[in-house]
Amino acid sequence: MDGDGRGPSEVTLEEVARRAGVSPSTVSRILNGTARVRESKRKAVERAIAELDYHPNVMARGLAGGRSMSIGVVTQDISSPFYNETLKGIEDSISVAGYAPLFVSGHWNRAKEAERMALLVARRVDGIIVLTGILDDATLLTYAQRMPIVITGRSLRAPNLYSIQLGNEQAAYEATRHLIELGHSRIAHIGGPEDNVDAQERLAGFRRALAEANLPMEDRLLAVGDFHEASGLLALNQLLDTRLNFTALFVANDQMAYGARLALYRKGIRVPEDVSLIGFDDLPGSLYSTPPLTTVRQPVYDLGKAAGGAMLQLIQGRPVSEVVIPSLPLELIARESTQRRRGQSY
Amino acid sequence: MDGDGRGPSEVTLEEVARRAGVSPSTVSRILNGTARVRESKRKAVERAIAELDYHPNVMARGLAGGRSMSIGVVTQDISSPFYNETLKGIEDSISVAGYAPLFVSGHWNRAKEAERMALLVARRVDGIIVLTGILDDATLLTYAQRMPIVITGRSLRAPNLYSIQLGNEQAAYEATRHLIELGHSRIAHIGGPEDNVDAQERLAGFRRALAEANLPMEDRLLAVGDFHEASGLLALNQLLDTRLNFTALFVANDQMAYGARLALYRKGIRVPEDVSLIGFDDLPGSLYSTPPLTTVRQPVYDLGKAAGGAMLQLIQGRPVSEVVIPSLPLELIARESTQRRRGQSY
DNA sequence: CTGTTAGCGCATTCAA
DNA sequence: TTGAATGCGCTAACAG
Repeated sequence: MDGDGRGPSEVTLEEVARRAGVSPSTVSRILNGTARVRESKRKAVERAIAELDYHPNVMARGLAGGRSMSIGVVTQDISSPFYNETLKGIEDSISVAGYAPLFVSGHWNRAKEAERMALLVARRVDGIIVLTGILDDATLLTYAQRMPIVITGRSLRAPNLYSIQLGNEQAAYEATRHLIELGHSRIAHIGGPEDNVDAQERLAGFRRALAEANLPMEDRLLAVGDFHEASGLLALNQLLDTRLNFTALFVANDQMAYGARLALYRKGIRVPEDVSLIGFDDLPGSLYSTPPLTTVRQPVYDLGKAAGGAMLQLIQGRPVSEVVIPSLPLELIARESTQRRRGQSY
Repeated sequence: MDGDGRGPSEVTLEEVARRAGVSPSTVSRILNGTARVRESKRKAVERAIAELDYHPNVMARGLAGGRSMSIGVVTQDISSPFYNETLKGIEDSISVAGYAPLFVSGHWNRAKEAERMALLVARRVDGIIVLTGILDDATLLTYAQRMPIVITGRSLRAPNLYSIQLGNEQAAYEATRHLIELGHSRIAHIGGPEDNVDAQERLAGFRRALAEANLPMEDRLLAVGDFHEASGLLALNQLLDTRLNFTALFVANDQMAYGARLALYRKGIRVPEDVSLIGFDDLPGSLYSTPPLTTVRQPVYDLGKAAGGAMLQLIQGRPVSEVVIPSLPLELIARESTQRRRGQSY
């Protein structure tokens, strides 16, 4: 009743050995470059591999060698446009070394995130990359005792762990400066969740720029969202309700900026003529929003590459200090949603 | 020099057995529900598992049982916003059965796609879900001889294969009808790659609606893109160059519609006052574009769920005919980028 | 119902 | 250099 012929059973290393007239261990050595082998045998084995179309069984290899050749990647939301390029960067960097990524998402839920981490451990991944997780530092440190960990958006230090920081605060500062230099003095901000590190840093950068320019920081011009579009729309309406006439708006991420932009459109407020709008992330869609959104570019692909590269180093047992990550600069991308303030200068 | 203490070595099934005072096989049986076990022993084992915080080694299990408990998912572009929800749907549906997805992307390249499929085979995935792949039918059929295959956007029939179709043609027809009913008679179309099945079907639906309404089909009003934003922008400029004054535009996917919308904005052509714009997919961002984009909603999440569910059935050896997939209707979402045609009625 | 015995396919000793 | 032997952790017959 069940499965009929599951097709030709897989070719095994042993068959390759037999065909090449050598022992299984020799084949294994050639496969892994574990030892020098006579050229003639290597050739014979390589031919046998090609003829049989042999592919090593990753699970058997993992069982025997204690490594699964896969590395776990924890995101909050696998379907967030923000993480996509990063995932691609990770995939690109680790796949050249024969590793495959195992993506799981925590859905912004601490318990779920812990559960997904456990799943990765059960699968014996050789390391875990955590993209701005919400697990506490202590838990992460515990994990780092068992396997290499690479984490973004946090600055932890431990033997088996590497953290990659992005200059959120500085970039937010520059974004705000951009607005100030355009002559805006009443600037509103839509921030991310208050317990989110990225959001906190961006808010801090915003505050610093304002303070430095001696501009008042009005709490009522501060709204909070959850990094999704809908919350940006809501937040903007809230801001409008204050009837404090701001002429510029700095939003903590592009998705919320889209929501805010729609709210503005609905009210007939023009961008950038009436209010200048600046986001954060530079999602692929931001170049194509109307008008194209001024924003801060996060080097998301490079971030993924860097994380994958660091993981590979860690797996090889290199100490953290040797792990060299090229600096990942955030960059202000001035497009058409911001412009010089018009009208009376205050 | 290399790895220092990799932490406490993993607890094994054998340790659990010892602790619970039973044999390993009994533990295995309890874990897999393979046979009835005396209640007292079950309890003892469950306690031991909890106390030891035991997690089965997936690789060992896979090696022994011949199943890896993971299923491969092939997409063209893991970073495409279109696939995201689908991936989530797949993850949700298969994870409840203990399976984990292995995502790989073919990057719209036949050779690469074949290579990724090979990687999945090497990892001994228990089945492969192909989201609108570009591999030819014959190759897929060959794969289906070795393992269950679920594929979208194609209608193949084979014992170990299930294909899920979405009504692209019909939906495109309805989208075009929508435009016609609004009084538009000169409608342009930006299609996807000519060798892409989805693109072909959408074009066919477009043509059918036009023919049915006795509207002329002008080839110069047909442009082609690659499903990405930039190509939409280019295509629209091409269309404009014809100086054929169309009043409505049907684009084969939302991403290209974004590009077209920007091109329109650049030329000062208003949406929807001057031209009505309709896309296809209903990406998350389409609700927040300005104006919100009229489009065809693809049930992407449900598609993923259905694909995952079908895969589970196939793995259990159920014949295809028993695989019941709820129908997945495409749906026209009328928003604000389309409106009744103004001016002289032609 | 439950314990014992064999492998699953490969990496890795240990000898030769 | 290379082959033979052993075991990774677990499932699946096979006997009780």
